[in-house]
Amino acid sequence: MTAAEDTTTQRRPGGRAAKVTEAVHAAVLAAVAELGVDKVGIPDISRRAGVRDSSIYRRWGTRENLVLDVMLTASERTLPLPDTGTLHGDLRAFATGLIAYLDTPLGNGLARALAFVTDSDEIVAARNTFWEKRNAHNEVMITRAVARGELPPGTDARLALETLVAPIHFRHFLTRQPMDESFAAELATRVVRALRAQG
Amino acid sequence: MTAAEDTTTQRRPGGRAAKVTEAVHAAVLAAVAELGVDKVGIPDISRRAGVRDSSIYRRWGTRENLVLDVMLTASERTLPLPDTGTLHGDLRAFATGLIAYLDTPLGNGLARALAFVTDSDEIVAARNTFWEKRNAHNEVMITRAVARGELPPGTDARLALETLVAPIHFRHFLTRQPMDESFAAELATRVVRALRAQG
Amino acid sequence: MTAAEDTTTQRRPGGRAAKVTEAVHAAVLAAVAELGVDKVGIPDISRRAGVRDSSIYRRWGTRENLVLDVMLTASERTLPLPDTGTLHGDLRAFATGLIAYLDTPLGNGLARALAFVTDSDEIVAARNTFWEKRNAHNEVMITRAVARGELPPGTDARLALETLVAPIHFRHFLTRQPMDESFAAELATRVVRALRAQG
Amino acid sequence: MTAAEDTTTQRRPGGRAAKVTEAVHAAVLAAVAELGVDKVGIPDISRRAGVRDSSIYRRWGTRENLVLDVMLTASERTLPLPDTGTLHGDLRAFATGLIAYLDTPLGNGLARALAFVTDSDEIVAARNTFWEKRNAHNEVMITRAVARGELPPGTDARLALETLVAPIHFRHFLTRQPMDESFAAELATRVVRALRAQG
DNA sequence: GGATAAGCGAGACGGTACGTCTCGTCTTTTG
DNA sequence: CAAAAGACGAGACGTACCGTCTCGCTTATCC
Repeated sequence: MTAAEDTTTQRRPGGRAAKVTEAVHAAVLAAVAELGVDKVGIPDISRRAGVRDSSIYRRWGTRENLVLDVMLTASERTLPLPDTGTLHGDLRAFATGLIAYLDTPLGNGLARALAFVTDSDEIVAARNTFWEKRNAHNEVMITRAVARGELPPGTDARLALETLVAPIHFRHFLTRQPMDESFAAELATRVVRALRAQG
Repeated sequence: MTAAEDTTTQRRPGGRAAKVTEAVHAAVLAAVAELGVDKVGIPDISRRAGVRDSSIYRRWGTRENLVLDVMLTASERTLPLPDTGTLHGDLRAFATGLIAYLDTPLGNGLARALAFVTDSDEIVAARNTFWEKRNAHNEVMITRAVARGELPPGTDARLALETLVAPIHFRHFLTRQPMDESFAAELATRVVRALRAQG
Repeated sequence: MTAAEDTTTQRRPGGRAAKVTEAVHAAVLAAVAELGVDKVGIPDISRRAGVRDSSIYRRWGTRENLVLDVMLTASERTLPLPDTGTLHGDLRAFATGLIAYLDTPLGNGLARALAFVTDSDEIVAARNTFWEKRNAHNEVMITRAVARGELPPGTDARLALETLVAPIHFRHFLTRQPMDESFAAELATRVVRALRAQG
Repeated sequence: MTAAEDTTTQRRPGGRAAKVTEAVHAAVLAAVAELGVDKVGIPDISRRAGVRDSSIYRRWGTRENLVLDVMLTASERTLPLPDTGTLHGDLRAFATGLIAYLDTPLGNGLARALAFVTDSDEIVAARNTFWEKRNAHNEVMITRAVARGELPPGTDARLALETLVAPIHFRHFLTRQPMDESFAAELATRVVRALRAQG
């Protein structure tokens, strides 16, 4: 896990190294936004960052490593969790946010990066960690609903989230149908109904 | 729309031209199966097909056009529809079939191809046609359930199919969790329950 | 011997290929002349030739192969043989010519190339051919002297030539002492005396 | 200032500095022996010596400087001078020794280093000193022969040595013909005859 | 049935990305 | 404070791929 670890390793902030890291990260985001994840090449990045490609290769080895690193780092900043007071309101707001996010170069880039990386031990681990965090973060919506008595205790949060989120990604990746606010509402309704019917 | 027209155009079946077309199509499927859509290059295909790259370029122009063509052709072959006598049985069998299909190099390859291609007018049209056909084909499961009285008339078939299929693709693309028979059953249950609760 | 053979192969003279070959050959000679064999890189050559490096790599593979090819070709052009009427005059003129040649960027470059290349089967063969030709060409000076009765029949021509030429190369490579006309004369005298004393 | 200069210049044998110097010298010799002068890189050396490349650069600046330094230092140990009692015997033994030496990685390396360094003031000076010493050392063979009456007084020793040595280097660098004992004998004979004929 | 057009095999070439390697410099940390 | 540690800028090297082009030959069609 050399490359990933390297980038995780503290590189004494403020030094030259940190500067390069920053510049490259920003450049990747910009390039991904402009060209799309799969069209971005190291030259595009090195040009934008004002950093030699050799330095990028030294640090990240391959384009995949670089892109994934940037995407994962960028996705540390998860979507803000809505807190509207009702489960349906939360889910609907969350779905709306996700739809908007996937329309973003960053969101779209991250999703595609996740979907298209070649698997390796490091990547599998990174992906698992990523989803672990994300789920833990989003489960709060369900937890709160349980606390409010909207859902029975023992509701499977992950399952619920998956039911909400999967159709959005399905359309994003495969049918590419445009999604709007009403679709988000519709999804929220579906999920809430399914969870209630379960009890 | 040159390329699409070209391939649609009849090239006197049995001639040398047809032979090339066939060989290339087969080679693309094989290559996609083995390497993944985004890793397949013209050399991989020309080698397998025993056809010169120049011939491929002459005919399809770019790799994307070629992939599109193969997609179109492949979209003819849909998954066999189960007919178990109950909605739950059908959905469960269908889900199981889809999971198995996506585990196949070919199925995986085609799904990723669908998600991977850069949009263009032809591609959008092709994708829409693809889903149109596929949905029309699969809706039968729902229609039959309605006919059997398992579901109320007016049930939205596409929505139901999406609810079934989306989580499978979600896991396939994004989380890459392995899916088994019990997951298929679980999904079928979810969908049936949701559809019933709706009425 | 792929590369070398390729270049020997007739490439439809006048075609694009021939043009590239020519341009590259000329560029190599120019670059070697200016920078020295061991300092010349493919970029230097491709720039000068107006030919993409990829084309050079496709054709010759490595820098060494390219140098070898140029050497072979260049070995066709030998130094003009003097014909002054006397052995001493011939040798002296020849030595003067060689000294001048080695002072030339091209001459210097080729000599260093000869000394610089890493041995391989092809290179050994090429070098042997080179010296074979060159000796056969230069021996005429001795042969003529024998015919004139200046030297006894059976004189070892190669040995004589070596005695003349070796000190020039020795100074050129190792001591780098400047050589002038009088040194050439001195050498000629030494060789003639040695050959006479032998009889 | 004297003291400070001492530390910079004189590297007190036994100190850490001396240890680095030694390790690097040894590493260079080993690397040259294994890879050849022109293929040796700083990394090869630093790896072998267990010394950081930056330390090498700090001390020697460029690879050429380093290699030349090592080669010249190593060549302090000149070839042992034979003393057989006759001029022919001495020259023959000397030639044999030189041939063997050039077959050595060190000998070959030194010769090539001398032939391929880029000229600079220091290098020119170093080379001149080198040959000065070497000639002064080897001239003894001629001096002794004069003393013995084998050669007339006033014989040009350098010229004689050059005549002996040049063909060996010529073959070493340019024709790369293998040389054996009989060639050495042959050379000695040629030189003795030429020197005698001169009188 | 012979002329002719259409396409194929063969093979470069210009462009360009990739990833490895080396050189020599520069900065950061440590003894 | 000087040496060690460790990037970094610069750039060569060689491989692979994309898409274009040219040439000669073989088919399949058309007069």
